[in-house]
Amino acid sequence: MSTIVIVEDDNYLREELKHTFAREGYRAVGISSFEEPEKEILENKPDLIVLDVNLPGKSGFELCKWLKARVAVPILILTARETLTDELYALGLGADDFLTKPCHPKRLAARAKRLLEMYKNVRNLVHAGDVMMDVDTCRVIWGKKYITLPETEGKILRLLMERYPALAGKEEIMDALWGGAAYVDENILQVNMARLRKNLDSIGLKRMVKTVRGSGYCLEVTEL
Amino acid sequence: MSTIVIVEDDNYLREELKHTFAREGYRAVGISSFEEPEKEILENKPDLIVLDVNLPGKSGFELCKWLKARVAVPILILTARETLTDELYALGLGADDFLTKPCHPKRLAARAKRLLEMYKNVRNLVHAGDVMMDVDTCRVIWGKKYITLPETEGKILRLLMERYPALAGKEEIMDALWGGAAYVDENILQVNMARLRKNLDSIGLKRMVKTVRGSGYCLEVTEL
DNA sequence: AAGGCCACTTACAATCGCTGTAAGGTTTTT
DNA sequence: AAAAACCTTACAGCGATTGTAAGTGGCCTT
Repeated sequence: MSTIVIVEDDNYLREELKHTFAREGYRAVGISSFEEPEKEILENKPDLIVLDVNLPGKSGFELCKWLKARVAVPILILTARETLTDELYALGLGADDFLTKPCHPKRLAARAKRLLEMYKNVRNLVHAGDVMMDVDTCRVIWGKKYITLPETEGKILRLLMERYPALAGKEEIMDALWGGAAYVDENILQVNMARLRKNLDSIGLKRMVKTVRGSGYCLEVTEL
Repeated sequence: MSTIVIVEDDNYLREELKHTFAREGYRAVGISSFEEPEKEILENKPDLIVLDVNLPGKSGFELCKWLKARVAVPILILTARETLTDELYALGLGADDFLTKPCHPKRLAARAKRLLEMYKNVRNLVHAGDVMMDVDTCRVIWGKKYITLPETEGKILRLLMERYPALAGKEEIMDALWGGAAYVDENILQVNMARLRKNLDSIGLKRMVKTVRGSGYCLEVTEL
């Protein structure tokens, strides 16, 4: 069952939206806190986010931009102001659809359904800056170049990307990949790091994996 | 450069649309024959299709359905009739957006751009009925199950899917895979067919590849 | 400046999946 | 029943992947 997260400060409208989506068979979750909505949104593992523009704290536009930079989830913007500039702005930020209130529930539901269907076929991507990786296939894409990594290296890079721009500890990686350092050679990480670096080099991503002496590794992506 | 194919019978509007998109840096192609537009549309390798509803021959709706069943290209429906039923119907058929004429060029361009961006991250899929295959990775998806095929089998299945529901000739497959039967063992096809069948079996797709004695193979998908 | 720690590099071998070949069996057609 | 078409199984070569091993180089502390 798909989860739809609704970010709307008007209580009445929020409940109505929840009902609309619940009736269509979705798990509809409303966001209640608007101080730091990002966290609550992501915790609910949304398959679709319905976003109001006028919010108490951060605007819907800002939220949209922030979310799109991190997760590959469709975002539907819902607003009371029907202006072309707003729509162009929203679409430019990466919003997937832009509807104006009042919106017929059936239209809303149909648009939402369409987005969910589309995103089912979207690659499961993680990214750090402009570098993306398809989690399922370990294909790293950077501009027009790409390379498919072996599974082990893919797992490592995924971890690094998920932590980006922070670092991933050695322990953490060892745990995630080999269940701790108990039964494998201790330099296994270094070897695989070298392999990963070599592969990234081959598509021009030199110096992307940085060593943090004594603790672990992190990514450093030069923005285009 | 992305190609946008415009299917619109009104000459004046078609040229205008072509201009709009050309100005944005796309290759804009107009369709002129409406007897069998499918062929002309596909020949142009569209990255996006803009579809009018009222056409001389087949309706835009029919075209949309037909196209969506074959290729993974975004379709934007453009119509003069602004009715909710039409919109719901179009979205239900798999249309990705639905705009009404007259439509501001900037809005149209922004929506088109969004769709193109979205579909960049969409897996390159071919399908036969409910069975899909990611062309890049040879991953076959059926409902919740999937399997990744080896390259050779993937190529064969792709060919079969592209021909579906028609058949693919033995010669044709031999040519596509091994450049004819000259330098390979003659039963190579049979062996790989067996392997393919076995792999498809493993996710429940039994009896999907049918032998057509004397000519080739074809797919037979039991619709869900 | 020297020793020790940490990280890197290179080489190697085991394993596994993919692929084409070969040989023999089964089904269908005439 | 014989021939043609198709299927099945086994096998071996090849390449990619992965962990191990051993040696090298750089950085930090004393």
